Amino acid sequence: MPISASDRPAAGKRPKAAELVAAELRHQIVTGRLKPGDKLHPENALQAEFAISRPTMREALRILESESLISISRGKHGGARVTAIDLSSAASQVGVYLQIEGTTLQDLWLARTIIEPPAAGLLAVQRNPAALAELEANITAAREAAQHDLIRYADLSAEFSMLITRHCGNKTIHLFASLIYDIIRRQHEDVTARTSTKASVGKLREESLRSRQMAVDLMRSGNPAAVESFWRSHLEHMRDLVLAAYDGPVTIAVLSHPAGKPRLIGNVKRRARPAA
Amino acid sequence: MPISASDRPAAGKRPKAAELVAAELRHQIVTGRLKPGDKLHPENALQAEFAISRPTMREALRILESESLISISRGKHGGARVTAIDLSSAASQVGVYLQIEGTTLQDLWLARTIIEPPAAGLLAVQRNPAALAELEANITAAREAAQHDLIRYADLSAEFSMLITRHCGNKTIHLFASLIYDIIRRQHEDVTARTSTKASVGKLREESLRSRQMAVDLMRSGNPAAVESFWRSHLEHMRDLVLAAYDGPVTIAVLSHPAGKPRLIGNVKRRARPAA
DNA sequence: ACTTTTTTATTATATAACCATTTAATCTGG
DNA sequence: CCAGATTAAATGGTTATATAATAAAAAAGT
Repeated sequence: MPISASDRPAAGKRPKAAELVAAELRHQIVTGRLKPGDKLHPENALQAEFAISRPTMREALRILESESLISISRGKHGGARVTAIDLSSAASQVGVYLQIEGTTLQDLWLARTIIEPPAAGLLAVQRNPAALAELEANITAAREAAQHDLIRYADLSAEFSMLITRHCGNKTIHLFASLIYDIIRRQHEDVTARTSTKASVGKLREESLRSRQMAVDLMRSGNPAAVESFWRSHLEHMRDLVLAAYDGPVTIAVLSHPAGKPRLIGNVKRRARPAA
Repeated sequence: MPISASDRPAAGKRPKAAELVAAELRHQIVTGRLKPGDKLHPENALQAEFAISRPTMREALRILESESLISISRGKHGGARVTAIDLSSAASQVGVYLQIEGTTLQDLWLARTIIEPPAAGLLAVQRNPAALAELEANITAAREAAQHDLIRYADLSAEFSMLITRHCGNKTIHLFASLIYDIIRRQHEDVTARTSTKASVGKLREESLRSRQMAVDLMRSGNPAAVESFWRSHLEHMRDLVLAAYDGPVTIAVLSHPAGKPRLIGNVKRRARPAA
């Protein structure tokens, strides 16, 4: 029972001023009253609006900034701006949770093989021409990139999976797939800096490209079950290849180095006061 | 392409002192150097350690608090403590993202019917006696609660699904299922305050209890495919019943009321400065 | 002896005033 | 007409000080 999510509201809880302000602004953002690109009032104006002091206001802004709902810039026309929606914050939170729980890379890949195939199946149900065209465009681009730009090839390969879940018609599934992929990607670029595992990867790329084309063909033919099971096999195959590069279970480590371990953050040189 | 998660590190970026401190402490927490229950040093000690000022230190603490990694209490032996792991923060971030994207309740339920059945299937693969016993204990408790405590019955019903994903052996899947359920629950208690939809819910409860028992029996018999498809039917049935209570698509609204809309947070009564 | 109340040290919360830094617009000189 | 210095507006950060809350310890009452 203790694992349960965000238990009851915890009833009597001292709401802190900064959190209240952050909640209010967050509400205005998520309900659309503040749209991406909008500039918030400058700090002193916000202070006045909420009748709080500057440090408190800055705590509130820092919270929203850490949620990547706003981004703050300095300078004459600086200030807090509502950022375009992105899931980096959600990915961080999920990553932290999974890391504390000791989740392994294997675990993530298994989840991926569970989630992605049904999404592929949904594409076969809809048979949205635009989506299928986009998938095929990705394949041809990847086929070309495989000849001369392997980084771009890798990016396009990742993009292919994201295209599947993005067009499957379910936002939640797409979000989850994105989260999984985001964490897997960070993990890989942390451990092996995108080094092609071995030789004979050329054959592997060809095989992978053929599988993608096959999947699109099956989608076009409108057989969800076939698409789903085919794509599951493909993912399981890829998973085994990737995981074979590691010895045993690998627990993920999303937050490897805060910033090169600078023990002291502030400059200890107290301001020298240059003595006018 | 613009949907992609947390793009490249954004290269040249001014790290703020508060964020650096928060990152450092967060790192110590997720890597286990600080365990749940541990007390952080008092504010002034932390200031000294990181060589920053009080407001900046407080900004950092506020960030970590908003991520529910620490909880701060006042009083003689108060201070910042590392909190037990919980996913409320991840749920909030995911909820905010989905709300901004205009996700509907239907979307969430569909995702649930995609994710949960494979988890049930995994239970049939493992046939872990302890897990199955826990599921049956939940059923008998729910059967009893159905007679005299409907709130407890509802909680146990929710718990049953969480037990499935918790014991399926995949932490990621369990997390996602928990997130979905957390948002669905918040949404329901926001719209209909857990009012039993109609009459004849007694029959519905019986039917639901039978389905759960049936699922456990299938798990015990060790037929993953059967469990998976049976549980999918059950969930789709439940989904249709629940969604029938709404007219059309319902976009979720996780952050309905920040705190009763108190426009001004601070007391405007500037301290009267009693004039020594 | 044990419970209840009061005190008190410790800690967080919040405000005010201040200086430093960054950035873009504007003014100036060639 | 353009390049560089100036300036204005904004955030980043510090110090100092005052207030509120709370848990533990001490004191009082039964």
